[in-house]
Amino acid sequence: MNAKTDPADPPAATRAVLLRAAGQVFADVGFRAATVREICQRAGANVAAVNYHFRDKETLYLEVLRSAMATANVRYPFTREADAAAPPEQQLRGFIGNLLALIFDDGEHAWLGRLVAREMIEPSHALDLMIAERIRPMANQLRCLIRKIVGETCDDETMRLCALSIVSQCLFYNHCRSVVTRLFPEQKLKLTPAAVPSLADHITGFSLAALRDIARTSQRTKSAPAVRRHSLKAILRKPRSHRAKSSSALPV
Amino acid sequence: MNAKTDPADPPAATRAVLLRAAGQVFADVGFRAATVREICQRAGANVAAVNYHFRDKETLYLEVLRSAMATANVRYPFTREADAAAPPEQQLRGFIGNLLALIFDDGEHAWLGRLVAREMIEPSHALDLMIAERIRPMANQLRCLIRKIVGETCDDETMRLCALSIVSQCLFYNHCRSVVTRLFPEQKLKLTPAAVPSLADHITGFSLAALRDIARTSQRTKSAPAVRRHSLKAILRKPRSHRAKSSSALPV
DNA sequence: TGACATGTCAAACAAACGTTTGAAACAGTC
DNA sequence: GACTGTTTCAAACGTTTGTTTGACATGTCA
Repeated sequence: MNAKTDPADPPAATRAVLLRAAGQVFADVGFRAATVREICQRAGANVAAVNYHFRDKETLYLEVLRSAMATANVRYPFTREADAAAPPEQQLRGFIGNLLALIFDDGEHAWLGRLVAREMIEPSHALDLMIAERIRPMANQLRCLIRKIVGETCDDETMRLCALSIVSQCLFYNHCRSVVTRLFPEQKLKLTPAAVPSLADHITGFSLAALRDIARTSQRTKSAPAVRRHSLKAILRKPRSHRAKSSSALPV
Repeated sequence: MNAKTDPADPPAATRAVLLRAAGQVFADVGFRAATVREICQRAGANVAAVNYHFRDKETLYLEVLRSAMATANVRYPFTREADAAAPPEQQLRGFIGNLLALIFDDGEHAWLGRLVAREMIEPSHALDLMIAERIRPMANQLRCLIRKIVGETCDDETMRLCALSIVSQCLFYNHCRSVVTRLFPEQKLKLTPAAVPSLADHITGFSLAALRDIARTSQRTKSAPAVRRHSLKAILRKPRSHRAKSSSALPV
């Protein structure tokens, strides 16, 4: 139980144990509610260990997120050399499955997704680090994938919105897991790692259908790509009494 | 400044002022990090006011969420009598726009969305109340809308996944707003109420394209609706060397 | 062995926390 | 005015917080 009593005790091992324990506690209750006493107790270390190995609680938090990003980048790399030659649709499937695999991790790194979710709702300086080190590279790769799928005629703004639509379907299970499990308690849709393949299939199919539709309409209105929104108007053309004056005039 | 000095002071007005102040503070820093001293200071009340009008800090939190749900249901009703006769596509556009309007509210009730986001990643007893009073009715209405759009041949599980795909694109801006603004700082995509119409147009168009595709494939495989996933396989059929043995064997 | 650096430990620190207390202010009724 | 119930107030309560302290244990090199 005590870190000192561990016979195979490499130097500065308590530092690593503290990092893991802190990651779990921070993910469980958040930065403010987490106490260094509980972190040290889980790590089997003294209360003063945090202030000795790290300067203070906040520095410990930053180090936790820094190491967490490094862990995510090696355990769940968002791109693979081997898939570079695969068709973009299959790469998109890999991208989505990889994102879901991190979110549904129920093993040693299950706390990672929860910690990221907290940081997004209540950003600290660590969020800039996360964005620079992982989120922005992921966004860039996703943009390249979408560009290959929708072609060159699609405007950048639409592409950006599509990228957000795709990742949102994945991150949803990271931020709203509690609601989904309560909304469908008896369902087959168990939010476990086993659900990743079928979920990835759905999100990929859902998104590819939308992307292919956008690719069609953007090719059709190639000369005036900014007015692609008219296609939505066409969809919403109604066979009944209410006639919308413009899409923006629809009930909001 | 002081609640007592307010001339037009109806009885139990401090209670209402406390509720509003508490909602903002809880949304800003979360339940644990929020202090009754700050809440009372913002409300212009004494420190003991919370324990007098409400029993304790936790009861105050529950009352805040209860009144917040009531506010959301009157300010952002997820369904309107007037739209009942409109085509389902237009109703879906209204549903999405309504959800986004709440999320992008930057007025008096801007704290509402943030409070809900916190409750989802760290659920308390209040989450059950939220689900029963608002989320489940919303989910039911969305299911009815999707059913009208995709037809009767689509299986329930696919429909559920589609509903989650649609709401996820909206809630994304509630949970990941900090990331989006940092990722595209100079962009036209400002996350303000003014962005709601165009964003709702995109999400509606994106989702309708996917739903219509699913409606087509589910009609085609009407006799065996459970194997709709094969359509994704067809999409992923690749012209190069790597041949996927099954969709689940794709890189995860 | 002695000196030194590195970790660990129990104990204590001041500050901030939610909550309680008893007096005071207020409004309405007789 | 005297009485009653409601609301507000400054002050204090005990607890928990992050952090510091000085002693102690351990390993290393001369």
